[in-house]
Formats: sequence, structure tokens, C-alpha cells
Amino acid sequence: MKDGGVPSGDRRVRRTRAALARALLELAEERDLSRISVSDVAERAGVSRTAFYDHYRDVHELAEAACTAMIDDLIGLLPASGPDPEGEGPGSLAAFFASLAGHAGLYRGLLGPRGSAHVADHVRRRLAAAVRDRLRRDAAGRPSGPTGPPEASQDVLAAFVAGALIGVAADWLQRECPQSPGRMADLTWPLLSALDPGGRGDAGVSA
Amino acid sequence: MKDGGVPSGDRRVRRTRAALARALLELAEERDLSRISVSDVAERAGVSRTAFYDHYRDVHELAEAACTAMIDDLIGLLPASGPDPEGEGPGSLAAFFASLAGHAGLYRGLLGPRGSAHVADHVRRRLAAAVRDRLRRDAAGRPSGPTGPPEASQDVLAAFVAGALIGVAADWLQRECPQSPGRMADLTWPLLSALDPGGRGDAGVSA
DNA sequence: TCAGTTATCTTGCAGCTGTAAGATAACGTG
DNA sequence: CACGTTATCTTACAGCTGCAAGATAACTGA
Repeated sequence: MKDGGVPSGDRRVRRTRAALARALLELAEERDLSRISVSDVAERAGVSRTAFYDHYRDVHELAEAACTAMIDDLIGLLPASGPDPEGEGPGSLAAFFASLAGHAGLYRGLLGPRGSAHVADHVRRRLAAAVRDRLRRDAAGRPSGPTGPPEASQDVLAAFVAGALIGVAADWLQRECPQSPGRMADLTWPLLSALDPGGRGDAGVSA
Repeated sequence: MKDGGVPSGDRRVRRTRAALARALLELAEERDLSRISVSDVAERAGVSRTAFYDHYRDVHELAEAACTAMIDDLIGLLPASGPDPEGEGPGSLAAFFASLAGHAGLYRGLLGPRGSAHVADHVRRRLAAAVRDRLRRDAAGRPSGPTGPPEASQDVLAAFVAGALIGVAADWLQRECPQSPGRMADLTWPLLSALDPGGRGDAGVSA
């Protein structure tokens, strides 16, 4: 029992997990996740198939672990939702789309129709959590009215924004990125602004 | 060769496909799609396993075909984005969430983390297409300015809205629907209104 | 360094997958 | 109805899956 995602002190464990993650990311650049078997990953990683099962239930679980760092980098690129001091939002969004395009094959293979619902769900949750955090931090800093927006409203807004970004990104990736990252940012930014409860377009949540 | 989704005149084909679809929907109410094998579906449908493969590549492809009618019903419930004569938007949205809750187990099993990326992608595309259609019809009816919003902008808005709705719905389903459908509609409607280029909050697309 | 722990490897198994070939029987058409 | 067509069924096979038991070897902590 060397349970799943918990970081381990044992050198062997780190070595095996790293080899598996590396092998999976390599393979995911070559073909869709649905065409990658546990045997494939284990062989490319130079690890026995049973060792794979000692760490992960299936390919999807490994994929989740393997892409978490990349996903977090991606989320870190997103603009802060709040004050937006110098209109840096669009530039930040452009960096987001550019990074997406930089690993387009990988993201398509993991998140596209032949990808993994498990990974897609993981990304959605993580993105929603990040948005929710920023909304909270945001609301704390701003002198809100007598009563701030209720919890449920924040949750819905976070899920809404996370889903929207994933929808736009997935659509763009599947069309092979016809628009430049900068243009995508210009097209997407006004939509996000319109939702921002603290931003210029204050049509945001009020119920 | 009785290729995939095309409707067939042959009684045997219709019978087999209907039996498979019915069996899959039954099983999908009982457990996650990832735990449903081709053998399971074929057996429950009273059909040989090879007959399954004569019609569909795998369980995901059958699931796509089997849930298309339900999905289209769901999409049909969504409010028209345009003039919104009598503020019927929220009510329409409430019907959408209510229908979702009515088959919560099924939708969770198909679209959740243990569901199918293929089905999820299909739903996303279909929803985005529906939104795009309404935007187009909408723009045609309204006396737009000298130049209407460009194609790309409409596509991004459609993908944005489709993703957002799926994000909110998925989040709500996974939390076991703590809010009533009506409340969900009340929380979601202002977000959609804020995006509507023709609606009250005109922070919509302009670039 | 030594001892105990434990990660990995090997072997083996039952079940599912995806495909193929040929036999049977139901179907639509004239 | 009789015909040709074709959907379905049966049988078979190689490969992958998920899991278990036992042997080996690498690691950690003293």
C-alpha cells in the first residue's frame, strides 16, 4: 500500500511515479488518452505493470496526477478578478491562451472527446476553486454593502466562470486554434468583465 | 456494415439499437458509466456482443446516441436569449434545472468524473450550437448597428455560455443539488443576462 | 553497518475487448 | 410468395485488465 497521490519520502516511490508521469505525458503528446494502455505506460516508464497498480487505479488517475502541475501553472496565469490596476487582464488572459496553445496536443488529448472525464473534472474543480478563492479575497478587500453576496451565489459564479473558460478553451483547441492567443483574450475578456461583481460592468450577482 | 447513427429502415436494426439504448440508460441509472462493459449492455439488451460492435465502437458511442434525445429536450428548455418578452427567462431556466434534477443519477453517471469525455464533449458541442443559433436569429431580428459582431466573437460567446451552463450544472449535480431548481435559476439568470449583447446589461461583446 | 520495512518484480488467473469467419434467419423487394 | 440481401449469432483468438501471492532487492532509521 503506497497510496495514490501522497508525496512519499522513499526514493523508489518518487522514481517510479516520476517515470510513470513522464511516460504518460510523452504518450499523451503522441495519441489520445483512450489509446494509451496501462501496459504502454508501464513499458515506456521501464516499470512493471503491477508496480503501476501499486500507485494508481488506472490511466486516468495517473493522468490527473501527472498534469496537476501544468494545470496549476495555467491557472496561475489567469488575471486577478478584482481591482485590475492597469488593465492587465487581457494580457494575462493572452498568456493563458498562449500557454494552452504551447501544449495544444497534450491538452487536446487529455481534455478532448477522446480524453478523460476524470481529468476534465479535476481541472474544472481546481479552476472553480481558484476562482472562488479570488472572489473571496476580493470581497474581503472591498468595502461591501451591508451584506455581502451569499455563499451559494459565490459558488455558482465560480462554477460559471470556470466552466465558461473551459468551454472557450476546449472549443478553441478543437478548432486547432484559428485565432491568436491575443485575439482570444480580447474576445474573452469583456465577457469576464461583464460578470465581475466589483468591475465596471456591475450587472453581477445581487440576489 | 450497418454504420453507426444513421436511422435504418430495417426492423432488426431499429430493434437492436433501441434495446441497446434502453439497456444502457437502465444501467447508467444504476452505476457509473466506467463500470458498465459492452458485455453488460449486450446481455441486458438480449443481444449478442458482436451485434453491439456492428453498431457502435464502444460504450461511449452508444451513450452518445442513447442520450441525444434527452439532451435535446434539455436544451429546448433553455430560455431564448433575445427579447425576453415577459421575464420568462428565470422560469425557463428553472425548468432546465428541474429536468436536470429529475434524471440526476443518469446525468451524474454520464457527465461526472466517472462518466464519458465523449458524451460530455457531445453535450458541450450541441449546447454551443444551440446558443449560436439563437444568437444569430437574435441578431437578424434586431436592428443592429452599422456592422454586427464578427463571427469569431459569436463563436466565443456561444462556447462561453455553453461551458458556463455545463459548469454550473455539473457543480450542482455533484453536490447533490443542495439548492432548489428555482434558486439555481435565480442565481444563474443574472449571469446570463450580463452577457446578453441585446439585454439590459450591455457590457457584451463589442470588439 | 545492521535489521526491519516495504517497493518492486515475476508469475498466474479470470474476465473483458475488439475483431474475424462462417452459419442462420429475418428482412425488404419485385 | 420467392428471391437476394443482410443483420444477427456462434465460435474463436490475441491482447489488455485488475488483482493476488511470493521472492527479491532497495530504502530508512538506529
